[in-house]
Amino acid sequence: MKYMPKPKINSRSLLDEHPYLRQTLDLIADKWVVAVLYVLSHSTKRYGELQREIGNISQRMLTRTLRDLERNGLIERKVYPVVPPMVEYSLTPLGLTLNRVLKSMCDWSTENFQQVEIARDEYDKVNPPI
Amino acid sequence: MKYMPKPKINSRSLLDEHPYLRQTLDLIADKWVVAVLYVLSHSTKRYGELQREIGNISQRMLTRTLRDLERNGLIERKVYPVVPPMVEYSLTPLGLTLNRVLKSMCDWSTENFQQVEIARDEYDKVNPPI
DNA sequence: TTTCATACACACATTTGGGTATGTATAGCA
DNA sequence: TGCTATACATACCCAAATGTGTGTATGAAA
Repeated sequence: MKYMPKPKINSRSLLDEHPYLRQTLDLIADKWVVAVLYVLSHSTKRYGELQREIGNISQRMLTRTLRDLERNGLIERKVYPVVPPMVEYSLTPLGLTLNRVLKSMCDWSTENFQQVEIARDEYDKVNPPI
Repeated sequence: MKYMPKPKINSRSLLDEHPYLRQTLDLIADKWVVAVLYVLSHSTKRYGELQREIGNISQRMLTRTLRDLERNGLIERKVYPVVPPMVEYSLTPLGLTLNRVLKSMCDWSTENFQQVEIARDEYDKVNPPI
């Protein structure tokens, strides 16, 4: 067969047609970020509650993720001056606008993830892992 | 103010109410994965086209991401036996089911990302970076 | 015969992610 | 006089993620 190059029209970046998409990916295309937002989408939570409900997140990652989300205006942090300390986290109105995205992701997981497992098994049968 | 602990009912993991959500996050809550899926959601693309349209992805990451997506059954890889090589990538029917999620993310970015920038500036004004 | 094009693989270096361990402050309880 | 509970901060360290640079195969065009 002969080499037939394809004309390189339309080689401008699709991602840049939506100028904020790239930055949005940097923002929320992250495992811990989605997990935290998802839990908070149900109700206000304290730090320890978040940690328990996410289950396998370390303090460090939880703290960092919460700080980032606060900085980006997606969650609010409310500190009560008590001893021992008490801090409550909740979604801001801006954070609430992400619920659509979270829900569609969640729905997809229940509807389609099993097919992913099937595909994996098949792939590994053909391309056996080393 | 006195310390008033909150009763710890309902401390079972919310994330585990949707048993596949956690694994779905491991799968698609990733910058490069979303970028590749997004570009492929428009049409079949060759390797080089993907690289150009994503813009700042290295070969290594593009190749790895494509392999992962293929293994998970989300994209198809079609090799043409020509010289120099030609490979086409496209979404599988399963991959197509992610379009809802991709679209909601994309919509969110255009509708709300500017508020994120505002929140950041404000946060940095109050908590000046070191 | 030299260069180019394409889609990688692979080795190496570096950056980042993320775990663990420890510190802080203080009221209340034993 | 400790010890506990809470929500972190901070520092240290290892492992994983990712970038960079180079190599490969082979026909065609210059």
